[in-house]
Amino acid sequence: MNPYLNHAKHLVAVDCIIFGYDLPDKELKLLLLKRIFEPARDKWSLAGGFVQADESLDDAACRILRKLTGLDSVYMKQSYCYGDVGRDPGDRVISVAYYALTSIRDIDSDIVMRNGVHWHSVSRLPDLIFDHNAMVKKALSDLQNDIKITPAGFELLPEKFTLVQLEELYKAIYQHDIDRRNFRKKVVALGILEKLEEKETETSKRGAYYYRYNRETIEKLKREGFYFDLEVS
Amino acid sequence: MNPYLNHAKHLVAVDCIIFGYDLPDKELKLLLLKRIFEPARDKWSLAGGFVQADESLDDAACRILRKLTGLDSVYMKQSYCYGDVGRDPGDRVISVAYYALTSIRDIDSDIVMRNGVHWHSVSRLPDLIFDHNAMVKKALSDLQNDIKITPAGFELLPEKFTLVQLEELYKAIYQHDIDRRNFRKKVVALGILEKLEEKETETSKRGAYYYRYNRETIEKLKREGFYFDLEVS
DNA sequence: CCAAAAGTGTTCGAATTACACCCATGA
DNA sequence: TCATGGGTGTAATTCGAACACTTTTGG
Repeated sequence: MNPYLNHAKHLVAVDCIIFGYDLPDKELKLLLLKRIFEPARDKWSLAGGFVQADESLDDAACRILRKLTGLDSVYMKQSYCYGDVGRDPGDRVISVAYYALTSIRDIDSDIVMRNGVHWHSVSRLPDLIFDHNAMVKKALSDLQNDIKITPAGFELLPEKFTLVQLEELYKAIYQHDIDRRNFRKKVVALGILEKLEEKETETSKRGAYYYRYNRETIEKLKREGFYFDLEVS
Repeated sequence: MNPYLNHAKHLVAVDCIIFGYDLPDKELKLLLLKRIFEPARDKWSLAGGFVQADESLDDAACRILRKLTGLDSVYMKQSYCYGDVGRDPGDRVISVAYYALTSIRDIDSDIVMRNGVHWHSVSRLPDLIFDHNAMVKKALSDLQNDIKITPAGFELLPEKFTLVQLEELYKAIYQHDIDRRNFRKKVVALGILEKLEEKETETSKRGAYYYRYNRETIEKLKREGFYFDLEVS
């Protein structure tokens, strides 16, 4: 007898918590879309989709993200698997949550329009369907922890950024103020930032130096067991 | 049209990484069982089972643990969801890994016998089926992180334990030595331990005081936003 | 010259580390 | 009395937190 027979099979979905950082607004945002079918039609929802037969969970997450944003190769990470029986009133669905980090301006605005999606500030989220609010809460907490020990936060910024922008990003993610001087000391001490000649002069007369971070250096350090530490108060 | 139709359904399993602490041996152990069906018959495997139609993931994990150990209400935590297409050669199975913490002597040895299970030292594990070695590795890493910020480690000890035993436990989990004096200072400073009159006199002539920890105190502190910190070097 | 944002150092206290000797007891 | 394991304290250092003024420049 085949031990794989006679067991229930389940719909398995992937839901993506897509974080984007709005540089001008200095706000961490979330890409949401209006659900176009019942149950809960017209309520806000995370981007989700069902896992296909020949597709890994990671692949499914990438596919869903690509379909909605046009983006490939963004930072993605599995957050948690949600499997309560009644969590989706439409049917029993087990859902694996992934979170993605992207800079908002990376997203093709045509695609954004066409899918009826919208960026919402994480600090003023609407009610989402099912357990999606809990998913966001957990993913944000994961993100807050991840950026302490990996350079994931940088994924939310464009290639070139100023230290002020980096600081504002961390404030937006932690949702509290941080000390500018201590933050700069710590982030510079990491040794992964490269100061450019160029300045950003839109937001101030004086201008702020652009920095970029070197992915190769980071990869090298990670291979050497480098422990990134950017805990902030 | 029903949006839930026409999607692939999947076998979903739960695999339990059951950690136990062997007090006399001072070793962190893992409950493994010999697989009794193909594929990979007779290879060592984690305790697993399929999620039923009317059962949450957490419930499935509890059921599997109970069946194998007779234990209810042990510390369990979801670790990660594994969903690569070819991970189980028998069929496409998506597997949610949970880890459990228990003191070895809590387990009904009849049940252990009957199920042909065996405790293995985590530092000398055999080859496991499929991706189970990776699951263990990830779960151990999760555990190492968890015991820094929650009192989960205590779940691996009996009700009464000595500070020496607690220290040996942490050594076994981190798989490196720690400084006895610094560890004791830190763990006592947490204020969650109660020193008993009684001494443990089996292993030394002098005897070591038993301690126990007060679950109620911990619950209260957790509600107050208490941050347990037992990072050790 | 002034408003607005960028940039910079120091001091203090707390926490972590490193480290070695005395104690109690049963055999 | 001695071998065995239990128990303790201190000094040095590092790390994190708090805190305010100077610089630049365009308008």
